[in-house]
Amino acid sequence: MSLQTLLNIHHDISHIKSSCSTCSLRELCLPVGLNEEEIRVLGDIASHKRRISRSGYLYRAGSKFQSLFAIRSGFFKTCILEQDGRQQVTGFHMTGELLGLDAISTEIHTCDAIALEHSEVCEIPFAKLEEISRTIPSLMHHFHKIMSREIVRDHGVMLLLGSMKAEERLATFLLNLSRRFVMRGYSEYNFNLRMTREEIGSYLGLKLETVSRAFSKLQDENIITIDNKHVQINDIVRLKIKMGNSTCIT
Amino acid sequence: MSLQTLLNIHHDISHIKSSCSTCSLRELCLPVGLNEEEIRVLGDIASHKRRISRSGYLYRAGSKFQSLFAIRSGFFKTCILEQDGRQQVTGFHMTGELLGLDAISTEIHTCDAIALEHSEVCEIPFAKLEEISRTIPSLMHHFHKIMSREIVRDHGVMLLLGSMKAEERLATFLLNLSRRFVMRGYSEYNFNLRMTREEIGSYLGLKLETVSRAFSKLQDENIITIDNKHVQINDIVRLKIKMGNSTCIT
DNA sequence: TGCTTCGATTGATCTGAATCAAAGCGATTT
DNA sequence: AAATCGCTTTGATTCAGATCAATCGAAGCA
Repeated sequence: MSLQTLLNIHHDISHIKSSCSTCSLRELCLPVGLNEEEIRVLGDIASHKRRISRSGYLYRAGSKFQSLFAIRSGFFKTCILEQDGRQQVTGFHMTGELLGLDAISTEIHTCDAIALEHSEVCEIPFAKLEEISRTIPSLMHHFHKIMSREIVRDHGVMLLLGSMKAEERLATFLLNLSRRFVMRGYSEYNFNLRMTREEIGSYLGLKLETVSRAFSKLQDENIITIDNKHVQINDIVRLKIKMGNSTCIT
Repeated sequence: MSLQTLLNIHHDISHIKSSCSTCSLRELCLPVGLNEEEIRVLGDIASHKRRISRSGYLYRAGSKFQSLFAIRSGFFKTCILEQDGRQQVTGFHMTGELLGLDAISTEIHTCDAIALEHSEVCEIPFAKLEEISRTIPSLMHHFHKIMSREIVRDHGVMLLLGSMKAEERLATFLLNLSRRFVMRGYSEYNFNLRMTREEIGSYLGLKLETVSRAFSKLQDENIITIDNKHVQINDIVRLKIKMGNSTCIT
């Protein structure tokens, strides 16, 4: 697949929403189709909030699955530690998304969840969720939908990576992030990267040097621009999406 | 990760069960924890059977999601057709597994499901399943568990592939298949590959020549042996799993 | 202010997989 | 039996990405 083609596929990312810094439970739930009653009930059991500072663990691999977490603000990575000590990033999770799904079938967390910046989550005890779902069955149904959607979203991206080159992988990754930012109400093509080149590389199956080179190349080709060079893990990435033959803006 | 390490991880594949050629609904459901009543109810709505011959479509990408399919016998691949016409394999599915999950969040199938050999499936209309779940809520709950388990299983494998070399990818793939065969009651380390080198390569992000070379190398290293050479897509693969320093048998 | 640290960038070299090309085997057809 | 077809294997060459290595910029600290 040519990079051009790749970019064209995603040209539908074109509607801007206002910016928001923290995400209410309502904002998390409405797009999924929960009704007012369901949101109210959910609010009751999900009242407990936790703050995690940068590099802090939300949960660890091997620990018992007890809660799902709705990210109110911040950014997380999930990763597994391999036998040889290397850390493999399995996903990135942003404000407004659900965390903890890795354990849904095993009852045991299969990966670590680590904050990439100061973050705040809303804890949803799974036992309570199941309990309440006995009286409101649709609630669990909605949750399963959210869950499978998030799992499938990632899965789909990963599958396609197999046949791609470094530059295409990075572009796919950025477009995926972009789409998720837009969905959460952030501005269209400008966003901050909270993770390092190494973490991106781990996720995409590339080395950090290769990621860096791919970034440079995408800049040379005017596909992205990066402000604040060298501001570590805080680059502002501005995607210039090209449509057809013309170049459509930042 | 060294290949040796890789193989060690999976040394727990060590219990043999008897062989079975078709899988009853009961066999499919029991391991998941469904009780007799639930199985009976499920049997009522899942009575319709379909036979698909080699290369036949079970469903197509873009079609509306209506049913889940329990594979009673046979072997399927799921794949997506990219813009440029190339076919990307997204998964393999064997007797006793559930098919159709790709559409669970979108209501539209995202990939084609194609039989790799003459196969038989049991159709489970999703609408009926939802209807019945209203009176037996645990049923849908069980199903969601099966679904997330199957999705996560694949997802986990794919994520790890990123950092692996060709030989390791193939070994991981074979071990994954092996484990699934064992779970379904087939003998331990001997099984038939129903897919071509090209399909394996597509799934693993490798070219068919590379897959072929990796097979040869694994043979040279006595890690596998292949009988009936050149019997197309019908190789008998015998895995010799090595544990610790000693070599533990076929 | 200078020193250290962490991450990013860039260059040079090496290597594993893609690519191009040619046989090979088994099954099926004629 | 000969010819064809589909899939696999193997060899030679090329190239993308890994690896090794040096430098740099920004932030934090003594």
